[in-house]
Amino acid sequence: MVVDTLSPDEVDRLFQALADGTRRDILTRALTGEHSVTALAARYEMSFAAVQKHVAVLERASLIAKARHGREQLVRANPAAIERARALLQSYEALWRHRSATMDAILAADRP
Amino acid sequence: MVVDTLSPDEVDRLFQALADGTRRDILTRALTGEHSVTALAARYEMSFAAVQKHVAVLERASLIAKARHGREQLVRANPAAIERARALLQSYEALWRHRSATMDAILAADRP
DNA sequence: CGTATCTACAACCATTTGGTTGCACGTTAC
DNA sequence: GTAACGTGCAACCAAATGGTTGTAGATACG
Repeated sequence: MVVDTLSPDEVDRLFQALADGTRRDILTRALTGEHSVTALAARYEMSFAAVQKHVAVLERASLIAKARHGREQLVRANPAAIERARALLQSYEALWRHRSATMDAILAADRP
Repeated sequence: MVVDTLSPDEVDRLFQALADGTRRDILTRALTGEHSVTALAARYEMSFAAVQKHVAVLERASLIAKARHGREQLVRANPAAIERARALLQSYEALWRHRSATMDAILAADRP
């Protein structure tokens, strides 16, 4: 509920990570189960390194986390980050409904 | 109904547009009132052309719309686009909850 | 042991992004 | 009519992005 203090950079990384179809697809798979990086990479036409970079972007945005399991790195989603993004958008809508300036979780995030 | 037909490209543009602090700031201003492009540009350090480009990015993402009013172009927010993005994130969370429910069911089935 | 597998990362390349300046054009004001 | 204003757009530039190949370090397997 509380849109806790997300720095503008964190918000940037969140939405930036979501602005790519391959990354959204990886996120979907991570939401429904755990997969190793190679298992994920096998699903796409691009190279393993490319998928690895996408996973890194999602990780920097805190949308996923990796857990070592032997020689594999298991990717699992972090629904809390998605919830933060959703709450942020919801606060934009609230801003619209109120149309008066005192409701600013986002402003707090954008103006430190 | 909720996750209506948004093409991947449209989703890309949506999140891409949101992945910049200046654009989010412009969006909040547009949500709370109408402003001309020059009025918006006056708020930021960057050049008018730079702000104009940000406005164009928001417009391509359907997050705002412009309406000519004499020689000015008035910028107003389109909350429906924000709602689409929010619903999209919510569907991701639903995916997660479904997975959790499935795992609960499996665990319950495993219990003797 | 040696070998195959999984991951990480560097170097490189093409395209996009976010910024600049300058110019053109329609509209308003004097 | 001329001057000022608001906008759109092109050309340019540095940095970031999304992809590639290649190399190297751990870890599992036969």
